Amino acid sequence: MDPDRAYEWAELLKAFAHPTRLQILAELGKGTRCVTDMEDILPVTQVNISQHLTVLRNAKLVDFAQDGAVRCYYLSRPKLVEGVLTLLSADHPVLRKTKEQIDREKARSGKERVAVRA
Amino acid sequence: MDPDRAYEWAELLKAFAHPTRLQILAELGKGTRCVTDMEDILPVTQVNISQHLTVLRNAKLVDFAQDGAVRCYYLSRPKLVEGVLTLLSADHPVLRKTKEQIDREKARSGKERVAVRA
DNA sequence: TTATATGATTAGAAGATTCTAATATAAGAT
DNA sequence: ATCTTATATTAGAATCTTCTAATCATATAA
Repeated sequence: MDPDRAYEWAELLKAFAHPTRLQILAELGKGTRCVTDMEDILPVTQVNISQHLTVLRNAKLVDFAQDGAVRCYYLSRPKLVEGVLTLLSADHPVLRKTKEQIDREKARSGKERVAVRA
Repeated sequence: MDPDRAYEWAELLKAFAHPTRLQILAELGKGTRCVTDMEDILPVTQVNISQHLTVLRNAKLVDFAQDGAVRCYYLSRPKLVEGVLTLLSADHPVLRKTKEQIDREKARSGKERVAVRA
């Protein structure tokens, strides 16, 4: 993976990587919400929600449309956000491999390579 | 989203959210690697690689099998890791909505709800 | 058993993130 | 005009993360 892409992706993932921000994203997955809607749901201050929304906005994960004094926030990349949340909610059993399994895997991929050549 | 889950997922995403760790994960996606293999690829010190591997290990994203003095690292949740990398590499155009679009969306979902009741 | 290779740990400085308190801004209501 | 409602900004303390330097541990080779 090239380092620029790694850096860029890490920045994006950092925006996801906070409990409050994940909850905001999940809520916006259900539909447009304004800041006071989120205040009703999340146990954090208005100021803090605004700050997290700024982080999400900088990451281009959310944006808003102004409606009078109210800002209607929405997901600007819903497929990305929903994809991440779906992946996280799936069950991913933790594998364990022995040295022997790894050796066998290497042997197998070696054979395949030979087979392709032959 | 319940707060415990949000916290847990945020912890997991933090493990992903570093350029060097993403590069390690991408490399392990290609197959088992030991620490010196990674030293050859990444422009960081052995110590730093070990530290990042510890973070990844604590997040249960990688594990290793010992082979003499060498540790063969592998992805312990390859579907999860590859899923995240695949999502990130896909193109996700950034949407923009006007207040009017949002109003129309709300009207539509309202109608749907009424239709179900009728 | 001494040397070499592989990899981990620890301490601490530097930097980034997060939260709170105070304040600001802008729209709509009175 | 003033008040209220909705939301953002700023400053700074507290905390967390990351990197470097030094050191340790273990396995194998000489």
